[in-house]
Amino acid sequence: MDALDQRLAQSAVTACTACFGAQVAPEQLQLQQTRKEFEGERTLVVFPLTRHSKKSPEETGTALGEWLVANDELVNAYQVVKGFLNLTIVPSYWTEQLLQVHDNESFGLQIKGSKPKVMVEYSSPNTNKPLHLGHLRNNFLGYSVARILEAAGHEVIKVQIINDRGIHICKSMVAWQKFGNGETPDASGMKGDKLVGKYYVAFDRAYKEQVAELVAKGMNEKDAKSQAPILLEAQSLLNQWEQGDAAVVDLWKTMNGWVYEGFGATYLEMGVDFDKLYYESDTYLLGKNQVAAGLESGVFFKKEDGSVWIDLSDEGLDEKLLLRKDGTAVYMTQDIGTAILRYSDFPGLERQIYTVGNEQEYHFKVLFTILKKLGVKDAEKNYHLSYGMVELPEGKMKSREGTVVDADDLLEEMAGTAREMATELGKIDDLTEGEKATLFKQVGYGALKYFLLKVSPTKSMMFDPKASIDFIGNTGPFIQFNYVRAASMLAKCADAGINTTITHIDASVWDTDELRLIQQALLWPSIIETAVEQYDPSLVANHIYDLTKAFSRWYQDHQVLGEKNESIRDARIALTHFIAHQIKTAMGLLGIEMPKRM
RNA sequence: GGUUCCGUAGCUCAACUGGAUAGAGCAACUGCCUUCUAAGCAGUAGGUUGAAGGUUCGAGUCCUUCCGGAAUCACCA
Repeated sequence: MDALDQRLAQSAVTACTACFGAQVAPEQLQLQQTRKEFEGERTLVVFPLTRHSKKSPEETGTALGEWLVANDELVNAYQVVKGFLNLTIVPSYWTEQLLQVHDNESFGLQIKGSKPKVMVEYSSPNTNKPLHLGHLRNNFLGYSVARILEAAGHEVIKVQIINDRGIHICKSMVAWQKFGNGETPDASGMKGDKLVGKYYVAFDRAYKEQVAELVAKGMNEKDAKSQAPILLEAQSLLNQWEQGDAAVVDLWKTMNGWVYEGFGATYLEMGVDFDKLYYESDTYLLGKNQVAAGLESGVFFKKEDGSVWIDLSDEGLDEKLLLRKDGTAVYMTQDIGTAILRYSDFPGLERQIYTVGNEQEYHFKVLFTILKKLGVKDAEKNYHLSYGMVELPEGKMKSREGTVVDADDLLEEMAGTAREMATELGKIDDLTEGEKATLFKQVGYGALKYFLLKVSPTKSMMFDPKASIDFIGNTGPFIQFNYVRAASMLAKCADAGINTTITHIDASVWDTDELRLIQQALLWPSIIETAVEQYDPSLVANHIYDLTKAFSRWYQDHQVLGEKNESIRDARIALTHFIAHQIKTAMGLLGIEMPKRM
């Protein structure tokens, strides 16, 4: 609810008292934008008020409308359609609003640090496989939510936890030892994460062969799977790693180093970054103290075999293991420890937001409940930013079936498509190769980011690799294109010697489309507010598309440079400024850059 | 089987959290570049919101029961 709505709600409350002698709380009033097929800008839904007025919806609306026009100078006219009271606001109101904010690039944004410190975790890959399409959705989503929280005034710490430890990385290590012949990223020219991924696949192949062999020799499948020699080797590597065997730790460091270098290159392309990295190898032993403390306070209990559990049946959840009978930690133990560590790493941290796929909803429900039971302050404010899978036409991505969409490949393809498209249109032939390369990435990656972010996070979404991502219609490039047009038009005005700093706007120049466009753009602060509340960048994406679409329509039949009437021209310059700023800001919150030309 | 989520135009997605005649894009068809960038604009066509009940002034949205799909219910991470 913006300032205007609040003002109108107040007036309506007074009107209810004046007309019907009824006390109505402002929250009970429903104000909304008037649908475009009706006259007016704001609509008061009068159905809920009929029990106060004891009159029909039409009579109620008419009475309130009469009163508002007579007593609120912002209300110009009214119209009652069924149970809806449509109010027309005086044009000077919109004009003043526009004049105030049109040149303010941070319109709708709050001062950084005016809201509590929060942490956003995203990405958090395993170090045995390269990043894929699912990671792209995760990273763009997490990064965008972080940007949006920042825009709303929060101090945001972006982190990821890197799963660098465990049997999975040992598998790659074994395979590299056996089949690698000392291959390195430098020597082979292969990206580090790809190289390690290659040996992970090699492991899997060798493992399957061995299992098949054992089965052929008469062993049952279950035993074969647990006794294949190469798996035993990997397990022995894990043991040696845990005991700190120098050679093993060394190899582990080397191979993880390759992966980090590869990931780093991909993050750079993606345009995401992190303020702090957590490594599972540092944190996997954490949490045991918390378990001990919880045992003491009676939050947890110990079974006869020595394993430690928590009973969450009073919360509608099950019993959950926290420590194995041999005293070793599980995933949950580690997450408890890491969560608590982060509170102490960042004093004043209000909450943590975990960008993790929806298959882990149960895990996070349990984690937050445990934190609450352990007495962590504001534990219930933590949030699992859960998102749906990116599905392919043939179903889920499966590395074994080779249907994984590799992040690097997809990014490259997007830039390539942008190149083809731009070359065909031939509008940027005079740019240098370097400028072109930047442009193709801005446009191509913009298309990809917008594609992944315009969908509500909670929903699973479809990606068809054969039908490449669009650059036309409801897409990132469409929005970029309109920004470029607007910016270019403003530049031409300046070149023509027109003063583009607007200090006065005549309220009588607008047509109804323009008034509507101004109102739509003025919604921006409330869009950010809702996007923050719901951790949902798609609201930003959809708003800015709708606004851009409306702008594009307006652009088509409103001249600026050629407009002889200076009052009209200046008003249009201010409007264009306002919308261009907003497009740039909103797209920035999605991690999408604006090109200068396209 | 228990729990959670989902089902909207041929396809991909919206719908201000219960409001008015359910909207965009893609694909198809028609027009519009001598005019600030046509990656654009205007138009045509496309819907029993999975089904059936219920709640109320009013339901894509809420409740119930079905049908169909996904995830989860590990001493994996």
